[in-house]
Amino acid sequence: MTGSRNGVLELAVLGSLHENPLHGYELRKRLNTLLGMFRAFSYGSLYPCLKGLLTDGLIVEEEPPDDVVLGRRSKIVYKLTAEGKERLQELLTQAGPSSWEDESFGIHFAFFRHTEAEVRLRILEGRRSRLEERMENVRTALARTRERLDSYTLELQRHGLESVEREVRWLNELINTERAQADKSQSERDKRPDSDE
Amino acid sequence: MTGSRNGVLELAVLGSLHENPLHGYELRKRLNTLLGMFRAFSYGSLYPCLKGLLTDGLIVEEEPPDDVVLGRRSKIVYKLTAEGKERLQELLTQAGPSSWEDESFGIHFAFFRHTEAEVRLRILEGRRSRLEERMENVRTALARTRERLDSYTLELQRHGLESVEREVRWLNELINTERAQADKSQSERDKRPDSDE
DNA sequence: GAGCGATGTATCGAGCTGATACATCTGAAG
DNA sequence: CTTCAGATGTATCAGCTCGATACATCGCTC
Repeated sequence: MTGSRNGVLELAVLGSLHENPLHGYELRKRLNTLLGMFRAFSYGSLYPCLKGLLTDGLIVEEEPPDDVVLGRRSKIVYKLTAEGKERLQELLTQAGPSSWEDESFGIHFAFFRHTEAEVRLRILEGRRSRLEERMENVRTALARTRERLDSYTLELQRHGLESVEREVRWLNELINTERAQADKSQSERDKRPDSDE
Repeated sequence: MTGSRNGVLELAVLGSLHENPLHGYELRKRLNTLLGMFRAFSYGSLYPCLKGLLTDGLIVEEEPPDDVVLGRRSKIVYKLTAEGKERLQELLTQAGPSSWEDESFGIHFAFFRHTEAEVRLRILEGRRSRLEERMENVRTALARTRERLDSYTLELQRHGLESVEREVRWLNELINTERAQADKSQSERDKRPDSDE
């Protein structure tokens, strides 16, 4: 482990490259599409990250097919190595503050398809507590504030709180769905312990 | 103008100090309460900003009342100078990208009480176009994506888009309210051009 | 055959975050 | 009365990220 990279970015890159090899420009567009309204990565962080992953042997430059060998070297396509896949699995297994903070939750969620059900649940619940904790802080800070706030400030607070409450409800739905699925597949296993399909 | 400070932070600090003098710690808490769920400033940006404002003469350290003179020097209370107030007015008059981006919109909104009606409208409309533009980008990027996305990614997109749509509706309401008030006070002025009460 | 916008790699200065250090004040527990 | 914990308070730093910028190539049109 040479470089101590940004975690979030590392997951984003490894996760994207796992689906199929990409070059920098493409990678950036894809990530920013994937994350939609949540986040945008810049080259200033992407390229250093790729460089670090290269030196750590988690990714390699892909050889172009033989017939294009003629000195052309414009795109640099990266793909995962075995170590890279291992590292990705490791990252996908972690559920901790670094997976439910604002900047990172979106990435982790976007790769839920590759994440174990139990880890998914812990991340969703962690995110929910994080938001609830934040609301609690705001509410008590607000209550301690002596001076009345003007109507614009109040409206801003109200809107902010409402947005977060909505996200919590969204998380609740997701958590319920996850639990239902877990129960279902559990009882499937109970009913017919060794048949599949 | 010695330092080219961060604009947003500058507005935040000058605006807060305009309401009443504060010291660093208090200033930070107040700002983070004010902005609720939107933003949090750190000391690493606050103190350098205060330093810059000091050297530019926009704020000064307030003298403690005489009876506490005895060498005690723990708190450093800052207050606006005349130049600082002028600069604040200037910042409050500007409506531009720097007032409707994610990081800055909240601050500008929080000080709308001190902002002219016309500027308020332009900022709200600018914010709205910004969000609509972003949604447009995401939608076309999504349409261009060949490969179908898995259900988690889709759900993330859906949630993100919905959140932004909600914010646009919120902005619409605010804009309507502002317009109605502007019309009302306009017709007041028309009806009785020189009476006040 | 030249002009142009999209594609593509890469770097840099400015500025922010999160951590950390350190001092003081207050109140509660022993 | 002392001591200890936690809030208050000022301040800095390494590491990282953003936004701008530079520069080259590709494919397209006029």
